Amino acid sequence: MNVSPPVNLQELVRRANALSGITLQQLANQVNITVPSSTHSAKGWAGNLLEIALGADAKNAPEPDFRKLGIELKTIPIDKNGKANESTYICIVQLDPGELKDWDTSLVKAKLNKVLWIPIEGDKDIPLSLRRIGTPVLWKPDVNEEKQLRQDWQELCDMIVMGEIDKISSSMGKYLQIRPKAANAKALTKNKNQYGETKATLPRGFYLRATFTQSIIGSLNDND
DNA sequence: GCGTGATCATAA
DNA sequence: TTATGATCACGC
Repeated sequence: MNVSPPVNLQELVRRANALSGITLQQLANQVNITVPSSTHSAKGWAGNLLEIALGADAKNAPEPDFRKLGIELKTIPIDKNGKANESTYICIVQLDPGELKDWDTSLVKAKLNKVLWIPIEGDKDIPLSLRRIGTPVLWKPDVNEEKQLRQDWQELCDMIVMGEIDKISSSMGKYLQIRPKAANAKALTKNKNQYGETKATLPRGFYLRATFTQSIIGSLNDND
């Protein structure tokens, strides 16, 4: 089955709302895909499934999933209280000072300009096939959120430009953090500093902290 | 190896 | 229990 990209925002939201409440098995049936027995060796499976079902067209390009609409799709695992289980990967950390100059042209801002969050039950005691898709949340950073994101981004990028990437810790940044993003800890990529010197380092990615994404999607149930 | 989709596993 | 650091799968 091949789902065409939604023609506009309304269409996308309508499609996403139509999935609210159904299980991953039901959605997989709709697009003729087999549900893996667990996420252990299929970590991005649910995210890919939603991309296919909603007609995302950016594939693995470093752009928002719905190119024409400028909207990024993110699934987010939540526990039984509606709380975010995990941090959220945003994009690769570029390691050339030329690409780290300006927040307004950054990959992070492009990806987070507008995000359609789709919560999915993520408790490990629920079989993958029975996990339900939640109510989508269309989000755009407000003035204060963007200010903090920009500040985190600037602080981290400044360090990279200064050639201090190896001093960056995941504990840095209020909303944004930088963590490894690679096949394994031995993977290497090139990092250029402000003087044009190049050295090999572990590839990393930008992530949103779970505490921040939690504030975006809100809590379905504060009891328990 | 790069960049997408993320979650796993264990130290603290 | 939680967050950091590590890892899995895929297309190209």
